[in-house]
Amino acid sequence: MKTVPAISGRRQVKTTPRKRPRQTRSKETVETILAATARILIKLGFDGLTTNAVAELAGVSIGSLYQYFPNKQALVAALIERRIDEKNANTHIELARVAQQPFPVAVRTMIRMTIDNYAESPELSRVLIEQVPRIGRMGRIAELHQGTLLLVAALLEARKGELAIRDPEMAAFVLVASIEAIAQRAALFQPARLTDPALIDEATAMVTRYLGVADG
Amino acid sequence: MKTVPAISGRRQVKTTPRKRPRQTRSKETVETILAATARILIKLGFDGLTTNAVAELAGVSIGSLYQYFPNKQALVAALIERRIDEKNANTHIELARVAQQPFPVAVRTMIRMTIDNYAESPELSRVLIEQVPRIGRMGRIAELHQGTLLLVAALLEARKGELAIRDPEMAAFVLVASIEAIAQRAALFQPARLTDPALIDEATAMVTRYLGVADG
Amino acid sequence: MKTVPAISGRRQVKTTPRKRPRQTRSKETVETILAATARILIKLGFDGLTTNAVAELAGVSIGSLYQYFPNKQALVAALIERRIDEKNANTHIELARVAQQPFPVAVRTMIRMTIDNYAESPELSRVLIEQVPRIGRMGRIAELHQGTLLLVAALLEARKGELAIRDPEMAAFVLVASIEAIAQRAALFQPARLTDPALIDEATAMVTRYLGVADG
Amino acid sequence: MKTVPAISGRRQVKTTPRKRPRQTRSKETVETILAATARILIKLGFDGLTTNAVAELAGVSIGSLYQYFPNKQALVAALIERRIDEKNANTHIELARVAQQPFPVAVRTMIRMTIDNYAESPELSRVLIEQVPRIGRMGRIAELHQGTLLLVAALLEARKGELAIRDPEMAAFVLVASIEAIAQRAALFQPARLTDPALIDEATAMVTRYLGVADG
DNA sequence: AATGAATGAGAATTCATTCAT
DNA sequence: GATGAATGAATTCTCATTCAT
Repeated sequence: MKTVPAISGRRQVKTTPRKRPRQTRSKETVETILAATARILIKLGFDGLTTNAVAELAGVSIGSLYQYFPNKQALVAALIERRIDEKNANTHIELARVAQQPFPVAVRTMIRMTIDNYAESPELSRVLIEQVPRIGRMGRIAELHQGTLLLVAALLEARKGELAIRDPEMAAFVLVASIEAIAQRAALFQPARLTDPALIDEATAMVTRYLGVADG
Repeated sequence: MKTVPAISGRRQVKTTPRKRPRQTRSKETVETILAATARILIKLGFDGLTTNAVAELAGVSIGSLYQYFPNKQALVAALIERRIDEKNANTHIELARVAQQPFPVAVRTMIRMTIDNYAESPELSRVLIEQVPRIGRMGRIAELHQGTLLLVAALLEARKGELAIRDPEMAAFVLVASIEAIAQRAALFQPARLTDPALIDEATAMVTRYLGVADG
Repeated sequence: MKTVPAISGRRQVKTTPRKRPRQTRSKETVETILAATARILIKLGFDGLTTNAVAELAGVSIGSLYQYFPNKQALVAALIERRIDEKNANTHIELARVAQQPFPVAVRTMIRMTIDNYAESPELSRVLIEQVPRIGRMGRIAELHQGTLLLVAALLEARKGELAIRDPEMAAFVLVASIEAIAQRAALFQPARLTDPALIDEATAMVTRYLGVADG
Repeated sequence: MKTVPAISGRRQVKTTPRKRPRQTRSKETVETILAATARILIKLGFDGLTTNAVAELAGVSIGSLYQYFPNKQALVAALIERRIDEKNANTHIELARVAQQPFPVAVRTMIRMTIDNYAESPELSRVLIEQVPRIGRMGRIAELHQGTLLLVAALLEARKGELAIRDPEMAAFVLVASIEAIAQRAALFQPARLTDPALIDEATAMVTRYLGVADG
């Protein structure tokens, strides 16, 4: 078997937006560009995403696109950032809202929210998830994950007395991973399940039994 | 706000290997090429993966590479196929092996196996997973998923009497998704957890309590 | 060996300023723009010189820049014209001043002046010299050269009796080229020499011996 | 007067050739590409020099061009390097050859050689000289200059007894600069002079009188 | 079978310049 | 007059793939 010499590291690209659009006109331009990016990403994937195609679909000159986005990856990065921020905000708000509710209700609410996050635009979700590593946004995802983890762990810790678990942090990891995955896999493989209430029931059952707070 | 017109569909590419290598030398060449592909994929991602780079790293002429692989995607496809087949085989073997064991033991075994699948070469796992949709192998993954699902559902169905669940198929979905995700997220975000027995304990606890077969 | 077919000629561009700035404010704007042009030219060369960069560095909108300069080359042309006019004026004035002086003194004075021309801002000198052909100002330089040549030739002709030369015009060519080059090469390769009086001594020695008017 | 903030440094570009052409075919390709580069450079200048134009004129695909030259500047750099090496070699050989000859003869020979260097292809000479700073080859020119300087200084030092000069190094500087400039300016402004023996006579007169070794 | 020179479609990106506000 | 958003022609350069040797 022939051997294989060493190779150098992975290039990453600056993806910070070029200038904040000030006037209404430019804000519209940016929105249109991102909308076109999303549409092409869904239909053709990252390989089919060309800046020229985006500009054309957006009805904007290629120059205008580059006025606001320094390169192709910045387009996708912007979409990802938005999505991350949205999910993050949703999670924080919802967690705060259910903090005092009875566990079965709280769990069901969080699961429903997670599923809804994917149900809204599963296509875009999927595509953006795929692009995350390539755009160098794994770090942001990890942060998001870690943030959620801490919140959930704190919540479990606070009401540990009611629960059957020993290590809230480990439990939080297991729970967050499971719930996210159930929503994600449904979106990926069986979109029909996303609207089936039985899925929520079943996931809730798993979590509540695990925590020792099941209804029945 | 400007509107956005329609666009056409996604191209896919034939990725079946060109010829089966019969001689030892050819097999070696193919192996070297795939090894180089894996290394570049890990270090540089799909964007850094160029057929010329693969050929050079493999110490093979570009012409030879094309003798065995009709195009770039075929390289990645080959790696993915291998990985899928491996995982598939592992899962089937292990499931058969634990079919008669007490549930707590069976569950723990399957979880350990899943985690081990990722622990072995998490880098390559991750990269290949990322490439799946692009290479048009989502179908294969879905098949794999579906196959596992059926097996697990059948197993749950067969021993339904011992279990606290109603719908074995839905339960299988929830379980498979959760266990896979726990392993995958650990590999992605907290590799240290992959070797922490407590993770297996906790995941096992969740599953057994859910199924109503917990030890304690 | 493959052969090589014919190609068409070089484009040139109008570089006459758009309007004479009359008000003080406009004059200031023009000055600021030219100062920015010079700075960028020095730091980044002509390739780094973009009209947008000039405008930004000058703190002026790109639109305003185009109010005063019809295109990019006009910016550089303006700097070159200024520099040429300055050098031209200096040379004429100084030549008139030394016309009646003893040759050794006159020669030394002209050499010093030439060197001083470069010592003042060698960086800008160099960059502008480089740009001359591109901006289509070789003609102006040739004129300048020719003008100086004629003046010097006339001066040599007028006092031919004191001199060891036959052909004043040819001598003028040789002298002007040499003196300019000594200053220019010092600026380019050995800036320290620009302030070394020994350089002036040596150059003066060469010229006066050549002319047969050396002191010693 | 508005003030002007700081800006960052000058980018330079790697210009080392990509791969040595091994086969005869590729050597021919490289030669054809460089010939085309020279022709376009002469006719259109660096701004008119596009890689596509070069490839087309050379009758070679753009891809082939990039196989051997990593970028546009590398094309020019290659031409410059060749020219520098040529001049350098000529100078060394000729200086060695005249080292023992009587000064008037030696001086005349060196001046003729210098002029011939430019007379051969004055157009290309001029264009390449212009491109030197942009291509980042000033360093190489300075080296060349310095090398010649040392050789000439050594020669003057060795035969100092015959000469009217005190500081051989300073004299060398003055001489090298003057002779180069006479040839260069003739090429630039008065190409007709390049073939006029009187120019060589006059330059020789200047140098020999300066050194105190004039014939008459 | 192997080689590697050659190909060229196609993509990203820049920047001089215009013009609506 | 000034502003700066928008334009788009023009260029550089890559890389999958072919094919003569």
